[in-house]
Amino acid sequence: MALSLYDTSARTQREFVSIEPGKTGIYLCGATVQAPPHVGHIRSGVAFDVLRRWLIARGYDVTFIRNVTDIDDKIINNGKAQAIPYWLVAMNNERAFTDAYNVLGCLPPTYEPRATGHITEMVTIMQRLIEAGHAYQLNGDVYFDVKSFTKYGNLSGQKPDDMVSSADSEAMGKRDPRDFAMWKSVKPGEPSWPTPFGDGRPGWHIECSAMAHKYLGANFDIHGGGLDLIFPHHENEIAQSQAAGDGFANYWMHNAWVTTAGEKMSKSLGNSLLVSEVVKRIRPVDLRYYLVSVHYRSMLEYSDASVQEAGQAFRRIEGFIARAQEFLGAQAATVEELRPQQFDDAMDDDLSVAQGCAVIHETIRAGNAALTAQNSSDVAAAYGAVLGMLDVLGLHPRDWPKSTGGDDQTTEVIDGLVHALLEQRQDARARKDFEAADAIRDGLDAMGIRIEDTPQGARWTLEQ
RNA sequence: GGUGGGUUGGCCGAGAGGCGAGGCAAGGGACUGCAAAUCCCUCUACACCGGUUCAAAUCCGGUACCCACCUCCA
Repeated sequence: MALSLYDTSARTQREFVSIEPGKTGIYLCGATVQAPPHVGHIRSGVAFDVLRRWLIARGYDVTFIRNVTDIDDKIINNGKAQAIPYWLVAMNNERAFTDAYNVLGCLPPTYEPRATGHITEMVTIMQRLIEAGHAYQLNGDVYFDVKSFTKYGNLSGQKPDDMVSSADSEAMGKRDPRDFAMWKSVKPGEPSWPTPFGDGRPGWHIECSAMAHKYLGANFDIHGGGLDLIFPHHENEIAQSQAAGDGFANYWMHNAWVTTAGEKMSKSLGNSLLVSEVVKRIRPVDLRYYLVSVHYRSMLEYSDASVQEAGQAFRRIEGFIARAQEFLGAQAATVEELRPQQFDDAMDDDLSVAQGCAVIHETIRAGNAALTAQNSSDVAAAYGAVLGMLDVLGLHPRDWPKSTGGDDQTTEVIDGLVHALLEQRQDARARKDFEAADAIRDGLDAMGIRIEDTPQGARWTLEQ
């Protein structure tokens, strides 16, 4: 089965064929760094991280560009409100985004360009557009002439004439209310850059056209982002880039958003859903498993309870891995990570991760049974398969240090103490003093240390 | 007004004409001194009304409710 991906512009799934065999370029609209990220923002990062990992698994050399838009109205206004420069607002939030991507195990992008570093490239595009008659200057602003681009509205399926005009569309002198500003003339107290059109700053949209061109070329494979970017952001990017003569993106992919209480998660919801906060009450790996296990185009109704339930399922996976490692011993390190065909087929089908997870769980059931039967070749096969699949989802245990709550040294000390107690308990059990044995177990349990008896002796784990 | 999406069992979530994904929870069983873990079994579904078909959760028509985009948004 060949990889096929849902292409928003085609409104259907299409077989993925890269421009250059064995290589592919992805441009992901990253953050407009006006506030720290909440769970919804990071879903996008995680979804496209899985896409990237899958392309890598399929043998592609992936160039992954994720931009940072570090200049816009809100960033400037937030700076004014906090009495700090706009660039500090941008920097602080960019760091918060980086932390969030890292804590959730997203691979760092190949390159992460910032809008303000690409004014020159923006000017070039705008000049090309003006020369081609697709843009015009007006009072120091530069507008894109929507009517001059007949394909305007194709991506979002909007007919320009049916669109509700924005409130300020009666604005002075624009040729059409839908014409959008690529360049905004300088206002007092606001940052600006000198250009042939006068001092000013970029509008929204133009930075992505400029940066995608610079790092991926005039024509590249995949452009991604959240559903809500389809219009106007991506529609406008297409208009700018294609009117300027670029082929631009061959595939458009959009992730659905995260909702809370049935509504889209927005920046006004307060702090409790900031990634930095959520991660204090939920293991990051559980959050990643939760975000990853739902198809990227399905809406995700967020609640802590749902994540915890997902975490329960993930713990089953972790439990198997731990037991398999214990059982296999040194052999574990040499097991080949071979993914089941069913899993690959699911991923090839527009990244059907939910089905992939079903394969993981089925493999684990077989692995657990093999463990009970002490069948080491079957255990090894299941273990390798599970690791291979987890790797594609960015959930490989090697990337997630065990959260035992301490460093190795502390863990060693705890291990020693727990084992001393377990020996006492074993003595009590041997003389059938179950009351004493259970008292030890209950005592450990109260401290968050879970005891499981196995044929090889008792095993302890920290409650998570 | 225009456009797009959704409604699946106690819950989370796949699927997209015919063998009931998977997980969580629940109940029963095996194992265990007991527990835990594990395995086996069981239960509960496709918003509503019509239609097409030998066969519909899946296709067609309609209804209801929900959400989003068209203004900043992952």
